[in-house]
Amino acid sequence: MSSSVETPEEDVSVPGRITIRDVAKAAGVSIATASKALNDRGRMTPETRARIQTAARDLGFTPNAVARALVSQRSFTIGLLTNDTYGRFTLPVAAGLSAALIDRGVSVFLCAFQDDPEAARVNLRAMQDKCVDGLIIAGKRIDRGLPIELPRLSMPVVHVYSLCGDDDIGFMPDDRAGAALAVQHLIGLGRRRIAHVTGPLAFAAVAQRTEGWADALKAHGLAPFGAPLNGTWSEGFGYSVGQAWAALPPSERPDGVFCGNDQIARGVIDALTLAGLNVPRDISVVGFDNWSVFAEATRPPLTTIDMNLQEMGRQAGLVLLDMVEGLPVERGLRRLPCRLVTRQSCGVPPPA
Amino acid sequence: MSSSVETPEEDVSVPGRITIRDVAKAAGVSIATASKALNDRGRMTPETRARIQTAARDLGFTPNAVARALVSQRSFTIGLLTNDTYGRFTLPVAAGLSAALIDRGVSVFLCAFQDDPEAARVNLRAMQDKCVDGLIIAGKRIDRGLPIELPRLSMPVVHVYSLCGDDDIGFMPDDRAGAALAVQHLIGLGRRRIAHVTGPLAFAAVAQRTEGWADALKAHGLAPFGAPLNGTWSEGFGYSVGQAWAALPPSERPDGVFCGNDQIARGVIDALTLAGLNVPRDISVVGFDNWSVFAEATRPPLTTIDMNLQEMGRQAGLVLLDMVEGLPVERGLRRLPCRLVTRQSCGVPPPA
DNA sequence: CTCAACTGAGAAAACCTTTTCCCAAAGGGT
DNA sequence: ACCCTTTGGGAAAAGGTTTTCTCAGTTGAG
Repeated sequence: MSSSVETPEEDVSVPGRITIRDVAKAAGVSIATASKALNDRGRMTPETRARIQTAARDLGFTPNAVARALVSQRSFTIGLLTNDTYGRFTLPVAAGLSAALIDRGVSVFLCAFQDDPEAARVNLRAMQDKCVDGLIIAGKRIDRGLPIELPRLSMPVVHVYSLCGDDDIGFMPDDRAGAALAVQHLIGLGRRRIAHVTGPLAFAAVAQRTEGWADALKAHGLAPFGAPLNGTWSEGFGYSVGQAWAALPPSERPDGVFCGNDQIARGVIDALTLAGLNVPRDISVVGFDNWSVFAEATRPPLTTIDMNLQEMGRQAGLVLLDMVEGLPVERGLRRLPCRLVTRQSCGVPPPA
Repeated sequence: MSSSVETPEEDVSVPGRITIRDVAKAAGVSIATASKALNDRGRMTPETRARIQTAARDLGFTPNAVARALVSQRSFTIGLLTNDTYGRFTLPVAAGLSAALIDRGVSVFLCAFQDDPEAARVNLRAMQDKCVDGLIIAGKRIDRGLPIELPRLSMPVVHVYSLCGDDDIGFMPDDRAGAALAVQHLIGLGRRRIAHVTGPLAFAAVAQRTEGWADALKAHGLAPFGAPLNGTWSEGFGYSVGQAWAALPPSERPDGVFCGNDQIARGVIDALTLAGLNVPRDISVVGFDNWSVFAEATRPPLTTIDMNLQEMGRQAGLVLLDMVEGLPVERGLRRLPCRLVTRQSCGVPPPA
């Protein structure tokens, strides 16, 4: 035993972190055996294993994730890269993701950046340097990618609510079916003159939701009430549409509206209400997003479509994990179903 | 040269990551020298240093952050632990934090959990295992801590928008001064009968904002217009207050209102507007939070107080970094000034 | 010319864990 | 009794970087 290195008998002085060395010494075994015992690997008598595990527990040993990452080439960390600084889409996704992965010992690195490509590059680089095992790319619209090139990115990637090529793996809400759900609800309540007020044509989501609106009407033999009205995704736009309707004679107004998002829906309702009309008596309104801070605060509270973003995050996390572990994963886009959340902006829900 | 280990002359086969070994070999120096050259440490001829740096650039070398963390005992990662899953407070803070730290090579681990202490424990443990250099504890109210014990936490901690003991280091907005700013603005516009509608008494922020309201009135020799009205932090509460006011004769109504948050302000404005009153002509309204999705969508757009949460995140990050680097840091709470954002809910701003 | 001081650069330990051998002892069959 | 197999456990390398020594060579002064 050389005196320079091997005199750790009495090193009570340094209260630093407890390592597997300490566990091994306490249990009277070698480091290798300790490692195997703690990871349920290798062969040894049950007694030895138990002794080591007890020692680890008594000492409060937790393996150093950094050292483990260095040797295993896995950091048990995944990155979530997004340009949705507002968090409207990303936060629910992140919540589902974290919840799904934390049990498996995987943490999530969230990087939100403004749409500056340079910031994107820096953050992506940081993640690569830190050896994240995989990447979730999350956006705020389904027809745009992030301003980064992932050319020869050596790690698996899953796209969520963001553009996704045919060879990629991605998750999106089934906007079309979700929209149809909303319109079916209106029809089920007896509405027949169903309009559609939504966002800019440039958004793919707009086209898909409009298709869903048309689908549901057609399935029930109804004609669209006018052409879809496209504007901005804002309360202001909904408000102006509501004002215009309020100025018309009742026979020229819709009796049901499917709005492309909750903000537009709220604008419509506010304008109608201010003009003396009653929602839902005169017109039923359905939104899209189920952004609770809007949907619940609207008077009356908004019936709307929920995209199940949290579930989307959960599934994306599980698929990414499979990829990290080398399991085969089918490429392509997965569309997750949406869900109708009934509040009071449409009237009484139909009897079950 | 033993043949088993040292035959990396022709290892073009494995396209794996470029390490400092490769750089050293390319530059014809030892690993140690390469490391020193790349970190601007040690002594060597400028030519050697330049040669190594050029080689590193040509090869596209980036140091492996995991290996570096293992040896330096610093991960260049800080954790942001929060129970604000909605992100109203945490996202701006995180944005400021990230922006401030990314230049210094430090990334941010965001962990948001519901108020379940078990989840908190698991996430905290994960951060410890991953050797984050420091922790930001962010909450959603200033008078509550997170449901975790940080007893002998071996890393530095900074609290942001969350309870902070005398020996801790924390950041909060100066609610009192911010509230006074709002009321001064109303007074400057000629308002004299200034009411206050705000959240539940149980929140410390409510008391502080109420004090600011009283401060500013007193400084101008004005009496409070009635007692502060306490309710929930919701549009619904503001709406009911607005309805009540609208039913009163003008002489018994306030001519200016300072609201405890933007949602209450919006509720007040909506109710007044629906009752046929005009904001700001009949009553000026100021909010608090500058939650843009509310403030901008209100009709008229809301003049409100911004807590500068992003700046708070920035400063918290810089202080935490100082602590990580062992610099002396003054303990205690720092209150950051708020800022008035003028929109159209108060009328014309006073001439400068 | 000698010695000290300095200079540039490399060898090796250290960070902590996992994993691949390898070895000694014990057990079993003939 | 001998050999082979199994068993339990350990030694050592590997992962990529930083850092501390150490050392050979060079320079300058006396």
